[in-house]
Amino acid sequence: MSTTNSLTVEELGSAAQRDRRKRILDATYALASDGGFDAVQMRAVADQAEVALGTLYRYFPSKIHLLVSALAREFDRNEALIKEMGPIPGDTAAARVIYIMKRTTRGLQGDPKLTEALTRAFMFADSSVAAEIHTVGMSLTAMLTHAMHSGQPTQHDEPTADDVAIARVIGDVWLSALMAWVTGRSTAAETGAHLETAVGLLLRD
Amino acid sequence: MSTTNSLTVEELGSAAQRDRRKRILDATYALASDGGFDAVQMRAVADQAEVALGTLYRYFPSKIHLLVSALAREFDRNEALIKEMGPIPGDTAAARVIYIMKRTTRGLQGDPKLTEALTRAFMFADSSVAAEIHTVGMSLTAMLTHAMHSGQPTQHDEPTADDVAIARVIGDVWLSALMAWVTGRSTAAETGAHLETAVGLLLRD
DNA sequence: GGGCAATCTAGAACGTGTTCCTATTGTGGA
DNA sequence: TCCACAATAGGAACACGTTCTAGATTGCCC
Repeated sequence: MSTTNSLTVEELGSAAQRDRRKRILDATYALASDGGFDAVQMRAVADQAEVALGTLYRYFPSKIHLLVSALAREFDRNEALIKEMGPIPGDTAAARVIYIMKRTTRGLQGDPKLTEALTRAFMFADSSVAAEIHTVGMSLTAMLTHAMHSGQPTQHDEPTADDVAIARVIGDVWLSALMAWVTGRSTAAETGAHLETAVGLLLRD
Repeated sequence: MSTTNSLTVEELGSAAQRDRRKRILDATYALASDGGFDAVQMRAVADQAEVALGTLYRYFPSKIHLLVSALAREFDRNEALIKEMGPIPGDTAAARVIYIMKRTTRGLQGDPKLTEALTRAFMFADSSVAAEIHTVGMSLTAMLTHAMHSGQPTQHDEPTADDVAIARVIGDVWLSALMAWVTGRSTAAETGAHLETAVGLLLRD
């Protein structure tokens, strides 16, 4: 069922193809990191990845798919980093969640242009990007519920429905805050404070 | 200080100019309502408003400014409607907030294409649209704090910092939910449920 | 090794947002 | 009234996302 979705790693048979995909995402990163959303121009990505424009469109059917896929890869990596980090510091769920959010946010704020590009793409995505968006959403929710339970006796349990609901709300706030920061409507400090407030309101144990 | 912002009503001297501005926003509405974001094409807006393309760009420096300004006008009207409605039904702050949100959401969902156009523009906006975005954000926050206090003895008071923080979080969730609905990633029912959950978590009095 | 289907390259072409230019129209002050 | 001058009309031109076409290359099966 090859739909209008981006080609995932699994769907790519040959090593050459996986390498092409990697080169494309790497080029996307480099351009986004340099000049943000506007600098990620499809011709420029194709050039830098040493791939024809048509090939780029075969792998990622639009600029938005491309950027959201790049975001998904970033989230995957972040998730792996956190998992191998062991138990998350913090005595309460709120403290652990804030720790993780700040850590992730700081990482993003260290590369503002890249973050601007990825966030705007995520926000602008329409239903054709649903699959990629869903991937990112799941990563984020998983990261948050993991933080809530990390080091707790019940850690092995599945998160409850309530946990997931809270995680989703926090995710929403985080995205909005990121958005406000990316568009210059709030400072990094305000973003952090707003997040902390929200988590405090939601996770008072 | 004529910057790169949209021309507001106040900045427009003559009646003819105010009328042009109105015609432009009306055309934007009509096109958005018919075909959504993609149908709001600058040449089409200019044609329908009986205005030259250059004039359109003099009034609104980009498609995003145009759509966000349309959204701001819609919020203004909504705010006026709610104010003349008198006290908001509901015994608790949570109930009143949910009432208002559902009412507003229902209004938006009644015109999906228009909502899609306005929401996507809002989400895609960059820092050059900060002024217009800020207007919308203030409207939304004001509406929510108004709902929290409506009919209460302390109604005349300014909202507390906590109120504003909560209102902002609810606003964030609302935007995310709207976004998910607009992009076909969730149904109207899910949107409503998610909102209710969030409000319930935030306003347990 | 030869043939065939899929993939890739190179680049032209198209649509829409945005900019720019020139002629025309409207407007406020001498 | 007439003159500067800003605002508008009309439309060409440009940029970038996206699509399409024609030929070269690759990979696989016999």
